[in-house]
Amino acid sequence: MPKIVDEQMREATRRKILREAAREFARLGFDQANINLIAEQAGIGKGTIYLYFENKRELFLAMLRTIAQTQLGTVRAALAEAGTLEQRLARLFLAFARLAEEDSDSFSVYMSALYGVNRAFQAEATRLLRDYLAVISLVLEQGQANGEIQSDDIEASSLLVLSLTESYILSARVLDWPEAEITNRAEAIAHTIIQGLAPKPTVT
Amino acid sequence: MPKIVDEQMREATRRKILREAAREFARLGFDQANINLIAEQAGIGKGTIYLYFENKRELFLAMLRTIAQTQLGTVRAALAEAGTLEQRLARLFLAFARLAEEDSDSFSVYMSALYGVNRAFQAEATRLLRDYLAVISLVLEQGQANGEIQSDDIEASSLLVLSLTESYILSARVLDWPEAEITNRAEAIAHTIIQGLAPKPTVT
Amino acid sequence: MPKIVDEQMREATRRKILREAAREFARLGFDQANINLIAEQAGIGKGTIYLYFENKRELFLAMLRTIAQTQLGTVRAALAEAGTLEQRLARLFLAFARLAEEDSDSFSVYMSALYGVNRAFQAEATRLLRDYLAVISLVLEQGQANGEIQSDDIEASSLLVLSLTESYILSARVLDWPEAEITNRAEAIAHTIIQGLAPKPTVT
Amino acid sequence: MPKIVDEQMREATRRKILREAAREFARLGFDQANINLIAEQAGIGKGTIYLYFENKRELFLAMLRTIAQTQLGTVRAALAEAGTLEQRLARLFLAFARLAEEDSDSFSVYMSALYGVNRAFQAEATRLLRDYLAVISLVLEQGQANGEIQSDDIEASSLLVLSLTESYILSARVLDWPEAEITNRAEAIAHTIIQGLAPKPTVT
DNA sequence: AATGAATGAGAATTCATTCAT
DNA sequence: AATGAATGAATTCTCATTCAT
Repeated sequence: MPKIVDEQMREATRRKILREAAREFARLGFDQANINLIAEQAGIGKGTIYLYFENKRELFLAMLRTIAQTQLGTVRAALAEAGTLEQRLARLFLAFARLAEEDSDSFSVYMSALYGVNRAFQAEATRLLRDYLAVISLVLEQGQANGEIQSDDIEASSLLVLSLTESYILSARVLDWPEAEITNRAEAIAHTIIQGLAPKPTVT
Repeated sequence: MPKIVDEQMREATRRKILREAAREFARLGFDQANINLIAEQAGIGKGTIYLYFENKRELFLAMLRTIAQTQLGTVRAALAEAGTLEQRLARLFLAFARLAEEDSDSFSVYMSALYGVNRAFQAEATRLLRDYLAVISLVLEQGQANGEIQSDDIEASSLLVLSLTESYILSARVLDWPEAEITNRAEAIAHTIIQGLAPKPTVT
Repeated sequence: MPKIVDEQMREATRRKILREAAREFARLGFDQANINLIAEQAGIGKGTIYLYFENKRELFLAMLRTIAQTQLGTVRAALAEAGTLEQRLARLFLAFARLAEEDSDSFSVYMSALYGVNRAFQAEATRLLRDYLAVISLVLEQGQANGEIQSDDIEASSLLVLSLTESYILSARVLDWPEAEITNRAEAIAHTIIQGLAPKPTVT
Repeated sequence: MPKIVDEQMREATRRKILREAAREFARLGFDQANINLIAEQAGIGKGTIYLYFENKRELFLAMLRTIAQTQLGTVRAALAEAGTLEQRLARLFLAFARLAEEDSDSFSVYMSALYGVNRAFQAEATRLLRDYLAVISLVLEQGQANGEIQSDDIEASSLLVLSLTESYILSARVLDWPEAEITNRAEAIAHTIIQGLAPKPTVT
């Protein structure tokens, strides 16, 4: 069974490279990041990296894709649990806050790709954005079916939810607000959204 | 008084450099942008740029500061006009949308600085963020005084407003939504915010 | 006797490598040729090539030697048949023309080794040159014995014959002359040589 | 007049680079030659070379062109002087011998380009070959007009002359024949050619 | 003050070769 | 014997910055 062991080794190395790449790219950005250093920190020769990724650009894209998968999984899990719409939106907020905190390398590398100037990177990052919107749309639709909110444009509302959630956390971090301060706002933010999207009172 | 003429010339050249720098940095990002090209497009010699800015980094920072001043002026003007809080927030949204559209170079260079990995650039960009928050806070305080909203943490609410506004526009643009679609949402967004921050009904 | 079978296999593999090497070296030259590609096209593993040849350089030299043997065989055969000296020199010319056409990979790899800058390769290629000269010298000596030509320096005359023959074909090919045009000159060239080396008329 | 001085300086530097390039390329061939080393030996910074030549390949081609001009000039001069056809062909031979001896770097770099595998280089080198043929054709035509030779295909005869001359010298050098031995053959070779191309005796 | 020629640090990538399996 | 994953030396070219004019 050397095949399976080899395959596992290969996968482990690949993951190690991606992890170190995320760290390096988060620290310095795409252009300043040094492939040699990534290889070194991954404990492999600098030529070896090219056995796993065609070039620097492809490494970056592969890393973006990996990050996207992980983050989308986390967000999906957060929204999967039952509860009122407000509770679920609060969990969404907390999920993002946790991502930003615990996997801040990935988070910042993602944001810089999304809002940076490199079109190829932006396109890849936008894919995750769309996935987020799809997931949130589903939740909002359920909320609408339950009469919790009322929206004539679910996609626009989803973008409202996502923008607010993501950007709030991001900005708060940039402003150096303490982590607790951020997570404490989860319920208030969720409440604001629900209020904002509240169904119009029906006349009897 | 040739002194004044010289001074004016110098200022004109400086501005020209900054304008071309914004274009180039927006197009390629800090690292890929080429100083020689900026000089060429500004109609000056390669070496001359260093008589105006210490180095590439300082040029970028000076450009960020210039952009910040311009944008803050626009936003201030939008919020200065009278009207209900909802109207003013809608105008804020539209002001950002216009900035993103009409001065997209500056806008994108700013966003990539804010969400990018370079700490020095982020710090500079954060300054504008704080200025925005201060301006919005003022407006919200007035709204609170008028009973239009009710917030126990004006700064947090300001961040909510700013995050939502800025990120909504940014994301919509990344998603390639048509400009009209974006500006059309101004009132709905403003309305949502007002609803979300609505004062609790007082029991009589 | 599995020994013999093994030996045959080994020899077959060796020959396959040499054939693919000639193709690759002819296509790209020594430096640009890729050992991995040669191995791949020979249907063996990258490492295997080093069980047959010490390194890239030795592979190239071995290939040169193989080519030399083949080409010398062809030329010898062409000169072996009976006929007047003029007929034999015309056959020599045609033999070279055929080599250049039918085994152009080998021919071009050889010429670039001979006229290239790598001393080790040039030395190896020169060996074939000397062998050619020896063969031609023999033929000229016979021609002299028969009174067909008259030369006070057979070696120099051999070089004259070889230079003219080889270089004429090579240059004509570089100039993109059609193959037929080249072979058509065989007799004229042979005739010119014979005339040029004609014995001085003896006074009676 | 700093313009003229600058222009002279620039031209001098350019020539120095080309000279060192010829040396380096002759020593190691195109691929093994090191741009940094060429710059160093030319006494300039390694970036400077790129102010004069776009890249390594263009440097090589420029060098080939320079060599071609020089060599063609030498050959033209050799053939320009009056004399019998035989004398002129002997001078042609000697001119090539001198080029091969005194400017052996250029000579070998040229030969390896002509017979090497790089099509771009070969095309450039072939141009010189054609120029040589044109010059020799002119001379042969004059010889024919004078009744010194008789050829039904001047171009083919020119190639015969050139191939023999060039290749004889080249091969003799590869075979390590002493220089004197080579130059001594000039008249014999010229004589052989004239004999070989001798007009058919007319019957009276 | 303005210029642009010259510089050289720096980094991605290739590929011959090794060696554990 | 055969393999191919891993290695790292080696090299071209770019571009921010300097400085003599």
